Amino acid sequence: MAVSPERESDVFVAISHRARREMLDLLTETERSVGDIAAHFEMSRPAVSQHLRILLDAGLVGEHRHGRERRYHLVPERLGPVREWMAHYEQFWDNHLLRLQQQLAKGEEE
Amino acid sequence: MAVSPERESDVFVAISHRARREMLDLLTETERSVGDIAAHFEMSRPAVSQHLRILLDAGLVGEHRHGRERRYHLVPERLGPVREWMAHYEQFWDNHLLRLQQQLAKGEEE
DNA sequence: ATTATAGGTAAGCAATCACTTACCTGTCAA
DNA sequence: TTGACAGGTAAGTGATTGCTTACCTATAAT
Repeated sequence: MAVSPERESDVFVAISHRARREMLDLLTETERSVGDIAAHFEMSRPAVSQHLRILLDAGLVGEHRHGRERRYHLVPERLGPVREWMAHYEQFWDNHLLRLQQQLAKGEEE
Repeated sequence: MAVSPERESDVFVAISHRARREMLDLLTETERSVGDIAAHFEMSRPAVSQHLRILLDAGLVGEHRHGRERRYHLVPERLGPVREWMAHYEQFWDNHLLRLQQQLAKGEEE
């Protein structure tokens, strides 16, 4: 296996905090400096740094320095474990796309 | 709005613990008694009860009594907030189903 | 060189978590 | 009626969270 199950859990913990989800949401648009991100929250800048650290440890964001700034960017692939887990529950939605997928799969079998 | 944003967050917290995700997974098959659920875990039965309480408070499971048993069952709709949040990230997967959906949407527009 | 800016790290603290053991209530069985 | 069993609740505890203020380093601007 490529990724330890231990590590995957961290992703669920990382997204369990509203502020961290909002940080990820901000990064869907573009990469951002810490100051830019912090401006969207009430909490102190160190608190933002600490949240970013958790996202970084979970692999959900990456960082690169730009002068004296650090720009954070989204690493969406790391949401894979969440996506995979949620996929088990697709059966419970009346999802016309799922049915389409199943038909396609059947089509490929035959 | 039907559900307070406060409450939605609880769902993310509820699924942040591996054991609780596994409990939900068990309930995708069928409803189960606490003893049945507890048998799948190393932890004490009270610990299992406490996890079930968290899932119950989050609305992710429901309970009904059956003699001296309590059967827990999945309430998959409560995963909606997770599903909706994840939907923002669909754009980042090379998802042929998504493209299909977009084409369908386009088709409906015209 | 000096000063301002970006942002990480340390230490401290109250609140919450995850677990345990002990105990209690309600139901079924003899 | 007397156990046995299902399972929730209480209390206690160590670990972890989430935040703060204070401090430090590195880059940029004057």
